[in-house]
Amino acid sequence: MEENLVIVESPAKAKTIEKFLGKNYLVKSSYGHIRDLSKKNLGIDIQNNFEPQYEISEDKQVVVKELKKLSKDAKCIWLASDEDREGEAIAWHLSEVLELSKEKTKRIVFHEITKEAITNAIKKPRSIDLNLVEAQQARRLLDRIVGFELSPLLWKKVKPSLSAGRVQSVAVRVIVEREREIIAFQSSYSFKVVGTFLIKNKENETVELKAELSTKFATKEEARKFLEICKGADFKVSDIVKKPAKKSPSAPFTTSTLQQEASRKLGFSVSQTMVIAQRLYEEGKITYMRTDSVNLSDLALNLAKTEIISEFGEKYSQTRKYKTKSKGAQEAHEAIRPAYLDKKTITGNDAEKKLYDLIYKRTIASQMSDAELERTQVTIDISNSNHTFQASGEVIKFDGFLRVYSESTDDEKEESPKIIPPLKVNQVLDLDNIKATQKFATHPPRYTEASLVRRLEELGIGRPSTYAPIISTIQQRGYVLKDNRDGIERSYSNLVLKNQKITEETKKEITGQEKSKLFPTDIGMLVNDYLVGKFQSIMDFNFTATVEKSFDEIAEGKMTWSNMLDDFYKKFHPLVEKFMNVNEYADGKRVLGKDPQTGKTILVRIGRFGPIVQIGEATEEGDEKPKYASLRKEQHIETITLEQALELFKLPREIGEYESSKVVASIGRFGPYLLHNKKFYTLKKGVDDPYTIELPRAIEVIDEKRDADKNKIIKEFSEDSGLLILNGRYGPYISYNKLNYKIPKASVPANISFKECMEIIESSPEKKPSRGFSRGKTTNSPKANTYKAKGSSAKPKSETTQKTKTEKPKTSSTKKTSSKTTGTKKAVASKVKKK
DNA sequence: CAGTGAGCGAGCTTCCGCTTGACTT
Repeated sequence: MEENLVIVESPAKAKTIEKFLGKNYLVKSSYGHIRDLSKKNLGIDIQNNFEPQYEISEDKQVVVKELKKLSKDAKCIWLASDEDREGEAIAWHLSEVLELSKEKTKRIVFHEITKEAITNAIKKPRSIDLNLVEAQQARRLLDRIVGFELSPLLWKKVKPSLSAGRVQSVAVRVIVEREREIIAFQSSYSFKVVGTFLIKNKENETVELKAELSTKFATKEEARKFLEICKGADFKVSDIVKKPAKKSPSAPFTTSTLQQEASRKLGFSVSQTMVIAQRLYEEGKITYMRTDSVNLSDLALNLAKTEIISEFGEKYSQTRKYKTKSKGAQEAHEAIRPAYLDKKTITGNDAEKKLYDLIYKRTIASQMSDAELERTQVTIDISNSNHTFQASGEVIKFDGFLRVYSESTDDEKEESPKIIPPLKVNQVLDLDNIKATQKFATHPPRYTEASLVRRLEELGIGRPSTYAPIISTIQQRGYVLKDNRDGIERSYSNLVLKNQKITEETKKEITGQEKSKLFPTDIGMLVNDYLVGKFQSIMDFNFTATVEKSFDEIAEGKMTWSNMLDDFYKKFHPLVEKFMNVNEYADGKRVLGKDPQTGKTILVRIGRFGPIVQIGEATEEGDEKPKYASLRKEQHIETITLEQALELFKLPREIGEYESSKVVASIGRFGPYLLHNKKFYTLKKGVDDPYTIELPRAIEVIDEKRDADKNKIIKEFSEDSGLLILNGRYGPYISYNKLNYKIPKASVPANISFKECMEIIESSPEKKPSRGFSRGKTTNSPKANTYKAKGSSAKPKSETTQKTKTEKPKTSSTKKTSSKTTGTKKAVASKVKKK
């Protein structure tokens, strides 16, 4: 039995601290919060002064039980959770749940995991700060009230299973508003003029000097006029200005800056970065990865200094302390840095090495000297014009931190600074050519995951531990889609003056290309507009900042938590009640115009399965049912035109009969197809067009596919038509009722018997049936429970009450996973038995 | 892997912040 029990939040932290503290201390972890509001209902007794109903979470039962037992035996319990609102609350919940007496409980905090920091903390214990705990509670309850009152409103007025919340709804708003800016953006252009001059350098070689004209021209005519003037002109250097400049390194990484840089430099998604960083942390290679602090421990500062001096010399070292500037930072940890600064590289997979390298360089660079530069600005006069050319260049005099690391920017087309060849004032320059290029203004950029994180951090919304989950939530709800766009070709013109002759050329460029950008969906825009219109204060970008001020006052003892909540609730709840009872549904309906053929109204709206156009309304005169058509993937309620809508009704198109069944052409989720006798035949892009294809060609397509399918089947079974051995993209496989199974390497595909197939199916790992129907991508969900498809796909519960002997390779100890997934497995197994 | 736009209508969905596994291809 140990005398001292120390409880921290993370098991990896526990391991390190235990080493520092020695034998008399047992260090355990709570794995974050151990209690939360009841999930079944609101979890708050509003009438009873907002009394919270806390429950020990299902997955924390085991930990709590263990901690309870250990704390009974220990003489002293040290609660060492983080020194911030959440950490204080964790400590308090622990003391409540473990029924710790005041006498044997001590609260300690440290901001860095070093031996010194921890032994110092042990010397200065305090008691739990109840004000801070109440501030956390207010935060928790407010979030619950907002989330659990707004979401049901959306279920009723928009669509089931939607969600809203203080953080996620504002995140969606950021993206929706950017999209609207882009939609409203009017592309304009101007002509940028660049002169190329030929200059002899010291070695007497001819080098080019490019200089840009100080003005841009609005029209081609103006640009041409200018070039005409230049025809006989002289070009003379009128001014050379040299200025020293400095560049300083960026601060060490926080969660958000790490996510941004890993995205720009390594192309990692936000969640990828976090998964890799977690692994590095668990292996003791970096410090904690969820932090908003830029602070480095003295130990780290000293190590960095030693390392820099031995590697680059004294001149390169400059010890710096950084201050956090982001809103609402709580600074419970250090910045993200290598645990051991003398380790330049690590073992691990490629991604781990790359991320570590990034962290290592950023940390080291942050402790290095400024880079010293010399910027040169050259002005070139034109003999018969008042315009001037400007050339600027940059020379690095001393590289300083740039030797190790330079931060990337989101701006893709940044030109690297040029070196200016030696020039003298009044020197006359030899003109090679002048080029006037048509440049189009670009719309504001769409957000990437990482730039959204940066924006949220600026707004003080969300915390390091939630940035990645926020991004996956708004995608899972279907508010936002991470997507690529091909871009379209656009032509632009160039005027070139060379050898006293002006020529015009038309060139092509691809514009509007997007990769892994966040696009709002129709439902995202709809929900956003609904909430912005009705709950302005919560949807305000400053809402979080405002309530944070109140939480701070609660933490300082200047405000009572329940009063704060009461004030909020009194204003908020009646609004929810009002809109709940008003008979109005939000379907984003927009009238496009009249159908030229029937004169009926054409409108777009959100339907059960996504956005649709329809001709006629149920309420309109006439007895016919409205005609419907789904919008295509890249069309939106907000932007579709009447012409585009009419186009949609041309499909599905009946093109004739074959083998006494109808042949129909249309476009589905995966592009154009033919439907014949309940079978689908894909129409290849660029080969066949569903709008124009005729019967003879359609028959060809069908026959071709049949031929291919014949070769696909290796073996059929008379015992069960649902069972097939097929030849697929990756070689032969077994298909049984639409689920696929691997064939063991030893067997010959054509010789496998029915019995053997069934054995393979039964012994293979569980399958999730692929689901259909939703128009968006099937979510790439990190959480398993998002796979509960509604309505369609597998129906595990209803038909699988009978028990079957399904051997699982591992005896699963965790209840949760088995109950969740065995349903589908049993469904397969029970069907086997019936036969 | 793909069409639908209704239907009886029970019972379900949901928040933000702390943490780590448990799965699968």
